[in-house]
Amino acid sequence: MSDVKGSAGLPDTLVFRLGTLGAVVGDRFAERIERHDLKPKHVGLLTALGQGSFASQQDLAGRLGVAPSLVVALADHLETLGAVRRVRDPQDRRRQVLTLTDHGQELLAACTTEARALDAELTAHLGQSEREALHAALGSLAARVGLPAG
Amino acid sequence: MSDVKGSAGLPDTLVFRLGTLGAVVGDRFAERIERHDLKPKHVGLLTALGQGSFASQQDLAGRLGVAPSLVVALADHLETLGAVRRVRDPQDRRRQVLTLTDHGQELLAACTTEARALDAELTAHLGQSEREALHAALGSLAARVGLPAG
DNA sequence: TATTGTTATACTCTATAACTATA
DNA sequence: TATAGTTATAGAGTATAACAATA
Repeated sequence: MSDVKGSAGLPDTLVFRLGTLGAVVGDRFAERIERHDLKPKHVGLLTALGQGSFASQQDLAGRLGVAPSLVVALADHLETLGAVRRVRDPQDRRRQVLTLTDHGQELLAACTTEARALDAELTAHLGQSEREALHAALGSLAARVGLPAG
Repeated sequence: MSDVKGSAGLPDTLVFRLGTLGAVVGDRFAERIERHDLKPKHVGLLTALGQGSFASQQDLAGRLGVAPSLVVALADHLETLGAVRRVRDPQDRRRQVLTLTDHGQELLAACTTEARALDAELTAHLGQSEREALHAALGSLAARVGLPAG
């Protein structure tokens, strides 16, 4: 409408929409998990651990796409909360294997509940078929950019 | 599949997908506009100006959802590049009105081209109807969280 | 006195690089 | 010598608060 050039302007692109929505939705999610003393990156780490175990923290860093030193900081915090445990790999005592504790699983479940509630808020105005199409399309995009499958 | 609890795990939620996709896609976009010496926030400012003018930098800060001091920093950089001009409002000499220069319009157009190219890459595996459904759904979500319409 | 833009300051996040322990 | 984890350091990004000019 406001574009005189006859084709989609920047705000109509997927890139712009995903970027802005990601930021806004991420902030809202951050607010909701604040009471658990968690930030989105912590939840990302918990999620990865919930999907399977990793040989080392460096493995995990690769999966999360962050520097190994950041995994240390995240794991430190999660360990303080009692959400993860570090156990030395007896095969190679340089390695620390991270595992979710029961409390960690509870936290992960609580964050999942928050995310679902936010999902419901965001899509309350959409019909069931639209919701499903959106879900499928985003899953497909995520796979395309190499993000771990849900 | 990997979820034993019988309902969608965190990685399957919209919130998680939008957050991770937003980050990844944002990074890719950032790489592409780096050669113009721009970052996503600069493009957000240019985009806002491209959609209409704002009474003051504080207006702009509200629209972008950032602190006024950040608008100063962004505008400083854009002014150095010759993309925007600051002109004092003669009605109220405290106000600086930002306007896009011709070069600013060119930069905005170049960034739009980059975004469209990225869009095409991301959705190359989707059919036309899927692409349209995705576009519509994201636009609808954006409106729902109060983001400026495209 | 209130408001706009700016500057100064500080804090958060994250990466790079140096260091320690183990291999 | 090479690798995993950690610690130390530094840089980017952004917000808060003080300041100057104008109303």
